[in-house]
Amino acid sequence: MLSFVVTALDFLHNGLMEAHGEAKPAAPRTARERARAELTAEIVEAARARLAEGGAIGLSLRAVARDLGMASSAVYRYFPSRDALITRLIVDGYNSLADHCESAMNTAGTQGPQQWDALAHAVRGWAKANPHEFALLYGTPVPGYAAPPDTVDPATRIVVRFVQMLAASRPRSAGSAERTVTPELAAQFDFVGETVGVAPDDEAFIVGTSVWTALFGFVGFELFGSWNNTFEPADHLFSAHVELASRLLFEV
Amino acid sequence: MLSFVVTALDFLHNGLMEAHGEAKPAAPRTARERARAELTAEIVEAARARLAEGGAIGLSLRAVARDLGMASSAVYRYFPSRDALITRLIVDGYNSLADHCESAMNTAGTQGPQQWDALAHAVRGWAKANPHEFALLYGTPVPGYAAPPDTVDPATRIVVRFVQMLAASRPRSAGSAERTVTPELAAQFDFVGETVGVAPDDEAFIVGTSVWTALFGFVGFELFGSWNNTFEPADHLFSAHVELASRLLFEV
DNA sequence: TGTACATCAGTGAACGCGCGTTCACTGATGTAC
DNA sequence: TGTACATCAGTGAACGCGCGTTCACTGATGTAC
Repeated sequence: MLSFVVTALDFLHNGLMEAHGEAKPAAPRTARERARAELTAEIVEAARARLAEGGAIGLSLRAVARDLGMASSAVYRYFPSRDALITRLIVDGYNSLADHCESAMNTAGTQGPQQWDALAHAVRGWAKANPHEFALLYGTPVPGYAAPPDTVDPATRIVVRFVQMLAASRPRSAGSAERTVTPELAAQFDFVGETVGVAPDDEAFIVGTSVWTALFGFVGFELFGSWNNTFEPADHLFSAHVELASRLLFEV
Repeated sequence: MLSFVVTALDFLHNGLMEAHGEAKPAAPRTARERARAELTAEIVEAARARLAEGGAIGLSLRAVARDLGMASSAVYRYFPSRDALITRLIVDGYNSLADHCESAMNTAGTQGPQQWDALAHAVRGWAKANPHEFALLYGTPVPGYAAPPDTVDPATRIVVRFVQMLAASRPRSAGSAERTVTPELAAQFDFVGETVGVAPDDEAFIVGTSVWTALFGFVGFELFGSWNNTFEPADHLFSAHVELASRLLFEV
């Protein structure tokens, strides 16, 4: 998020990142650096393609190296381990989804219902176009793989956007001492709100999280085959769900 | 479903099943048959335990055989392939979940809201108690594994119960020529209704499927770690969601 | 009840495969003087 | 601008591992007479 600021602060940012061990060179100048950047991208691309067959678990360094026509050991010049490659795919996936959704929302206008409609269809559209990446992000976790903290921020981007939308539509009324949820839940809502920097109404939070789980639950059902033979295709049902959600979110 | 009828027709049923290659002997009498039944159960149990580590993909015949102290080739006397073992785990999983939910609903009474409350909490409770089985049933499909038709009926049991509840609460009004959804969606609703043998109202169908996806989406999020650091524990949020769903389902 | 034969459970070795990762190496590219 | 050295990319072989499945075999259990 705030990518325009990051661009302006690129130099400082990269300096900090390198200090943390994340090599992300600003601009490759030497031939070596250019070649390195290109091959890294090619490896990631080949891995993404591999994902399409065998899923996240079938993703093997050797297969990726084979597809690129290089020795399997060469990949280790670019990624220290298989897990690092997976992490990269996860980060890229979250960013790809967030980019897709944000641009859809931005062209949809500033009205809440329109933004929601755009967001929901963008999530589903992206997931259907990239089913294995969706599974990597929101499906069964890869056994033995522990997501590093680097994945948190990209994963949060889309949620932040949604919570902002919630708050814009139904902010908590001023001077609200009384809450409508249990103290434990209120504290969790507050934490999320503070992290994002907004404060939606309690009811909006409940409806919002419910609608959010329904959205991802729907897409998961559709991709993982949970309603084969019933809602195939699921387009009309999905639209009905989005409409229902819209009523819940915006017609208080 | 219709297990009482099946029980009455057990003899015929098993005869038919055997004709289809599904060996399910009625009552083991000889020592060999008893031993076979026991060992089959032990293999399934060991496989279920294996599931807990490594997930569905990590499940290997060799590991199961190792845990039981037998040669890996011996397992082939009981299951013709690894996929057959997985199928068995899936079928057992669906049945286990359905049993758990049905008994919870049956003790909850006949009122819709009570039944829904029991069902929702039963689904989540079962999933938290059996996270890897949940992942096997509703998570990312196992790559290379194609679920045979045998898994359909067990998978349907719990859905049938839910749709029956929907219909009992909000049946389609008699003489209903006019539908409130697109023809395509109406046809899909009709197909589901006819399969189950009931006819819920169109709006009930929309709300019901939405609530259903929200329920499984919620549990998926919780088990797969999608809202680590936010709703941990998620008990209060879940209860709020169940309440919201109850209002949508029963307060028309 | 006893014997001869058929059926079945379980063994251990083997086939052929793929995997992640390491390591010593070569040759090319970059850099300091 | 030219040379000497350091850095890095990529190779191919190897280690050690696990997997699903097959197969000829042995010994125990069941069955027909």
